[in-house]
Amino acid sequence: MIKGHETAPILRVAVPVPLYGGFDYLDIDETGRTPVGSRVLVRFGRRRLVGIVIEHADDSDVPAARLRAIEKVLDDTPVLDDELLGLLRWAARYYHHPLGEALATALPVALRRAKADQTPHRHRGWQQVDPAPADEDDLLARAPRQRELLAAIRAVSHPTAHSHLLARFGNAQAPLKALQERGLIEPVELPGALERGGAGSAPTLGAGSAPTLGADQQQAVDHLCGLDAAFHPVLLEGVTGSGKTEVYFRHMARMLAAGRQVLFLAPEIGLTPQLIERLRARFDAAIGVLHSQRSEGERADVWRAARAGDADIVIGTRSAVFTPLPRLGLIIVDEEHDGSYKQQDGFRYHARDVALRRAQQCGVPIVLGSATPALESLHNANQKRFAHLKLPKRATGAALPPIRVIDIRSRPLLGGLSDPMLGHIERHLTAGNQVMIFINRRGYAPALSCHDCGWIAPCTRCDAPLTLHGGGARLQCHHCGAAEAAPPRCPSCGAKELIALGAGTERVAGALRSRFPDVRIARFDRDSVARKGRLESQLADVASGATQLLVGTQMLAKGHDFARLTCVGVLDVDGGLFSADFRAAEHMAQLVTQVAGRAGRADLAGEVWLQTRHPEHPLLHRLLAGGYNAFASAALSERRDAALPPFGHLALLRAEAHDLQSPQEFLTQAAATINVDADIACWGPVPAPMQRRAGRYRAHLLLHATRRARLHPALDHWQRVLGELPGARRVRWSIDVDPQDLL
DNA sequence: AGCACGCCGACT
DNA sequence: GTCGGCGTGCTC
Repeated sequence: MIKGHETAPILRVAVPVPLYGGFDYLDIDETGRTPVGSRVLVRFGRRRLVGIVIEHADDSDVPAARLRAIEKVLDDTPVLDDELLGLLRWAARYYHHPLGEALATALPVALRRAKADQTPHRHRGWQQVDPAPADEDDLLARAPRQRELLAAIRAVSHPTAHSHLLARFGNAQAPLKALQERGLIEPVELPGALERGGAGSAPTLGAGSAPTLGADQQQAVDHLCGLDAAFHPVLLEGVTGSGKTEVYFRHMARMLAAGRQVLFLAPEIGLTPQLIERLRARFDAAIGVLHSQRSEGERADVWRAARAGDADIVIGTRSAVFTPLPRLGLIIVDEEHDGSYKQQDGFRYHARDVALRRAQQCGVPIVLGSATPALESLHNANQKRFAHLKLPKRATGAALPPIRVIDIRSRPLLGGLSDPMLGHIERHLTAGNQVMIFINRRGYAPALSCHDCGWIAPCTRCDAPLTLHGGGARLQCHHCGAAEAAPPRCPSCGAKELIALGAGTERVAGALRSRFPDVRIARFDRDSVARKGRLESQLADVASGATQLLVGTQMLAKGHDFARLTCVGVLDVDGGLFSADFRAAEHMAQLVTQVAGRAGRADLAGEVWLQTRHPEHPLLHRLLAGGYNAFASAALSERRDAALPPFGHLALLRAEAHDLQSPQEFLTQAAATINVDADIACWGPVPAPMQRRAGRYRAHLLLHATRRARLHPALDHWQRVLGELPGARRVRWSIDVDPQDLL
């Protein structure tokens, strides 16, 4: 073939701006082409931005005179391989988000900056000194924390990462230094961000200390191990304590032995040190951990190690779904129903759904695990799109506790607690057992009100009351973060009697303290465990039995098993029954089922009590009578009747502005561009349930399609025209595909 | 989103 | 007379 004309070396580059489509640049590579997936530094208008090469082109629609050359290629090897770039292109299209921003979201923060430096960070670690000094016991007699740390360091034969110790023990700086000075441990430099699991014992993958399986577990493992290396989506529905993790581990061991990488996703709250510890203890493999407390340098190092194929297992939260894994063989999504898998701003992807797409694209099996699967996943299983494996029994043989209600209509509440609830608590405490009280509100009370005129302390920037904190001394907005001191008298009428309305964790804990003064009580919410290591030490006190009574928010619902916990109380289920959000009942049922899973053991029967003003509510009734499965089938038929997900398909167009009218005007214009028919409808525009938040007025337009195939063309159309609407400049707008909540 | 350009009000 | 408000246009 004869070259008819000179072909210009043109690169299509995605830059992190809210503009759809790529931008063309001239390549500066003399010898070949800068590979697709590379990071490049480009001039963009007057700015310099880090973009990603997404395509090679031979010519451009842009006049040659206006094309600029890229300034610099930032990496020797592309940061994104074809597989990951393909996944992100799909995700950007599916979620109707500009590709450049989607790519930037997927990259570790350190790689979003224009630094070519790729040398891995140095990682500090500790190892024990051999031989230990003879007077060790005397040295550490009065230093329990040092003993604890030393034991952890000695538990494994290889050095322990400093960051790992901090994540597990909180601020361990001082005791580590003391141990070093006493000649018991010494600092070492670790090669990378990966942790080596496997206690240094046999190199057999996954063989070490594997517990024997129950019949259901064995069946699930047999099914999973019988799958060939292809896309096989599996929903693993296992009640709390049924040993889901052991089933994952068996499947993982097989994949690791075959030389494949495993991606393990967990919600932030489920990615506990215990889980990571179990992984480390079990697998003699290189493990990359991506949790929120990791530094950006460490995250970038895990990313690079995964891309190089050095990491065998990558475990992380939502964004870990975008880790490059050239040998990917298996994806596990633990607690797949968890709402934290959906990103709630910017690039609003759902990590579970992206993971499904990724597994399909790579042709690998994927396991979605939960005790309370999302209705979407149950529907997929019912439709035979997913295999459905069940672990209906607890591994210990313990029965699931009965769940019963306390009708609190016309009953006085003491700090949110009814008399019967206090009676149950007392009964279990007296028996020497532990009790957990669950309330989905942090702070002292959700509002401060004037007893005389009814005034309620409002946030100045949001349409919401301020929450009382600090025993009633401070006011705080849970939506915008504003904080102030509680006023001494009513600003509206001057009356001195201001009263706290309702109860949060702080008030409940206080009421329990005065009722049970001799019982040790621990509070678990974002405020009380904010300090690093505090959560771990509080949990340790529960595990040792020192703490008998636990009060907390949903962070108590998952992951931790306490030997003597026999009674769980849920104080506010009604919020889930009457919310504007169509998923509220589903979340309530998941929460109740999850917390119920905390109670009782083989030898100690447990019970669960729910306070409600609506004991006859049909969905609550189904949940109590038939468990989560009965609830789910009732909820699914309600969804079918209302054509809501998974039977209908939704996208939300959000708009916000500093003034009241602009969002409404823009959304009205947007609605007018859709040709409504039997299969596709626009609902709204309507003001958001909380119209003003952080000083911005917000409104929504809901797009509803009976078939998925009709939703996306309509969104493609919106993507093209919305920016051109006259009202678009006056608002901040975004498209949310498969919105998690309509708030 | 940024960042510039451009045309109308209250200040040294 | 200038500093600065935010409307409008553009980014290969």
